[in-house]
Amino acid sequence: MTSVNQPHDHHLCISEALQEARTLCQQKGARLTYLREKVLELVWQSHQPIGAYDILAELAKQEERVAQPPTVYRALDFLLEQGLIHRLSSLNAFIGCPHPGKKHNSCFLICQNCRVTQEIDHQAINQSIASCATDQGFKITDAAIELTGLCSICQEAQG
Amino acid sequence: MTSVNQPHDHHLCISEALQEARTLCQQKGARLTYLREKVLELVWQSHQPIGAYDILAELAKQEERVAQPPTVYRALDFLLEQGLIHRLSSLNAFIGCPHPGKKHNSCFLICQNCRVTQEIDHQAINQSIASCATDQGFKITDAAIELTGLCSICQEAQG
DNA sequence: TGAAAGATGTTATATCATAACCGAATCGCT
DNA sequence: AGCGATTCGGTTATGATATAACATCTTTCA
Ligand SMILES: [Zn+2]
Ligand SMILES: [Zn+2]
Ligand SMILES: [Zn+2]
Ligand SMILES: [Zn+2]
Repeated sequence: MTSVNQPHDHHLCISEALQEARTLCQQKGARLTYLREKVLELVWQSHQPIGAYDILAELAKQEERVAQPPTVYRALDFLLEQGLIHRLSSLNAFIGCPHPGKKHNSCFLICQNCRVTQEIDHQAINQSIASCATDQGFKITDAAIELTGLCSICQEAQG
Repeated sequence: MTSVNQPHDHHLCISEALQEARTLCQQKGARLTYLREKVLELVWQSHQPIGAYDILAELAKQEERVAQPPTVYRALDFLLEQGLIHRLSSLNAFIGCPHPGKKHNSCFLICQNCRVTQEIDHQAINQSIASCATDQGFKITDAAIELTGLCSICQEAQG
């Protein structure tokens, strides 16, 4: 199991993510239009979260027609609804989900140096969160767990 | 131990928070100016997170001189540095810390109905987060754990 | 083919946050 | 008390993120 902050063939990540998105959308009868797929591809450009306006800027470079913010936000909303991407509220940015279609809980490890962000579905965290909610009689509908720090590679590099 | 979403004498919460802030700032040689204390008091107006511009609006009502955004943000930055308040990135809002000065980890339970937000320092969560980080060789410097849902009272009310 | 629904274009604006510069208040020292 | 250094707050302008509202185009499907 190679991690997102290790060197790897990232084109494979992109093509797999896009293929999986096509399959999932077809199954659900959701319309993965050209624009939505393009935005998804841009989100997957790296394992670093990307902001809506950065996507907008990339679109401006790559497409003839210059898009406006609502265009990008609508595509992002669609991708969020389909579970193809996640939003990181601590960064106001978006990142591709590595296992869409599978029910999961997310915990994000965000490197403050290289910005590479890893999504983890960690059972102990899930259980402790659930027991915390139970303790308080709280019914969770959404959990944002975003851990910022230094990834293993950046720790080595920085001593 | 009465919870923040139970009826209680909230003036006591406010006065205790302000008193504790004065004590802590004095100990640390930090200057809790009139404005900073006023902003802290406004943050403590309720157990619901408050946005910077809502604070600004309250200041405009209560003070002669109308403040500008940087004034509020500077006060908030000070209060954050002193650990007197927390910022909830999923809401772009701020809430008073119920136990400043004590080292702790925070997990926030945010009711999406009444917006009352409870800060918890939950050992099982802390441990699972720590073990997740260890597993990944990740060194955490900051954790944002924000759980949104329905508090016990709002669950009852809504059936 | 044509009505309905859905997607995108377009304009404007709301909301959240900070840069940069300046004068006023406070502090530390003599 | 006097004075230089530092911190605080005022002010203006702008940057960054996100959405409302309405028009137009495209797809669906009866
Ligand atoms: Zn990759
Ligand atoms: Zn890193
Ligand atoms: Zn209270
Ligand atoms: Zn509630």
